[in-house]
Amino acid sequence: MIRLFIAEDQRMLLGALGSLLDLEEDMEVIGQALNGEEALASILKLEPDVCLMDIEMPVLNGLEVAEELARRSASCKVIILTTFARPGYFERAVKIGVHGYLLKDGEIDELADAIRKVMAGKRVFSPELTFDVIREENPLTPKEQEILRLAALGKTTKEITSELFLSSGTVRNYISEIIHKLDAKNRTEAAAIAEKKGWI
Amino acid sequence: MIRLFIAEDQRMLLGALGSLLDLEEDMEVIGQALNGEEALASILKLEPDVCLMDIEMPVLNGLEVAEELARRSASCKVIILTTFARPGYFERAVKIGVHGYLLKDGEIDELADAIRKVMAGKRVFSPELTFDVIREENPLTPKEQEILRLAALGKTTKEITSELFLSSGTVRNYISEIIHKLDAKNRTEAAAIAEKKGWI
DNA sequence: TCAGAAATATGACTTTTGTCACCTCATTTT
DNA sequence: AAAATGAGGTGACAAAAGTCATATTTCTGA
Repeated sequence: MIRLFIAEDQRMLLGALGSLLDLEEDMEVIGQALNGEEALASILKLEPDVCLMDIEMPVLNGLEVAEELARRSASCKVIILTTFARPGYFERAVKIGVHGYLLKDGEIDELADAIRKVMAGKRVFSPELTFDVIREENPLTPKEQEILRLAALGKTTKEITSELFLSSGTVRNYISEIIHKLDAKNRTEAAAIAEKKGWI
Repeated sequence: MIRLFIAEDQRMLLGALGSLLDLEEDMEVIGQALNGEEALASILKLEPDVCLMDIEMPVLNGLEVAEELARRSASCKVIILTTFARPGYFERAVKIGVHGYLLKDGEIDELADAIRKVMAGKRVFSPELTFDVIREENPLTPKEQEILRLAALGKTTKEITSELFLSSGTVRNYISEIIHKLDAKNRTEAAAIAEKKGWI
């Protein structure tokens, strides 16, 4: 019997996946969570065999949970299940060493198979991810990401200045560099590009 | 037997909902679609009793499909099923006269009940929507929305000018007005606000 | 048909952005 | 210890963005 845990913040999908996987002969859903914090706590306590993990969840995101599980060398195998084929996410997931990375755009039938494969020690990745532009690395440094995140919210140079304790010249230099790296025309376009790629 | 149609662009959720609802004694899923165009065509052909409709789908979005069904006075009752509690969406859905508006954040068990209620002639709305800030109207005119959509992509005033055949002064006036209406500091913040509210 | 909205445009002006060359001061590398 | 690296900073300049008062031109309802 494969003991499953599911962490997913969209209640309806969580419920649906739970019910369906529970119908499989060889699987049992032993726990569910709607956010990363709950998920982390429950997984450490319940020690499931496999955990399906969404990325974009409140409090702690799925990658952060996976990271923490790895740090504590938990035995639970993690399969990331997300809507987004964002380069940044996939890159990070691979670095963390997750056992699977599937897109919610895949067939539901493939999910049970993937879980069995992972239990058998294999790793499974959505074919969409294996080749493709998806493997682009995030060209922004952490500082640049932080600045662009603020700029994306419409904060002015001056506001960014006082949040990060930098001079306005420095902030403008950073933004100029970001614009170059992303091949954008201005901070707004840079933000749109980075958001689409999952880089901020 | 309630004959159901489901339109949802996230394949996994589509599959999961389909399987689960098909298990209900009194329901039968007679068709599914991954985008609005397919959905519209199939619904007109199959004439289901109730149709579950996601909003954000490729080609035609769910609200557009619902609008077209209403225009052709199709008998199919529409239940909008979406992630987003965006004021603009809900407002539009009510105007179109849909029979239900549920959030994907609701329990899956409520879904089958909602479908039965709609079949019985009732209308069902997620409780989250009934009160709340959700009812804020979109303060932007269609032209303003169009301009802000372009600005949100990082297009410059000059680029917007040549896409919409307006003078640069006019575009700047529009943006100035948008910034006022949304109580923002600049076009980027205006875009962030409008995106969050579902206004563009 | 006439008054009043909309939609579009101008121009003058201030502020904010973006660019670039160059500077300072620690921390590493070699 | 000298050189390289990297985070942070200056200042000057041009280009873009934002503000506002004031047109002009359609439309449109009474």
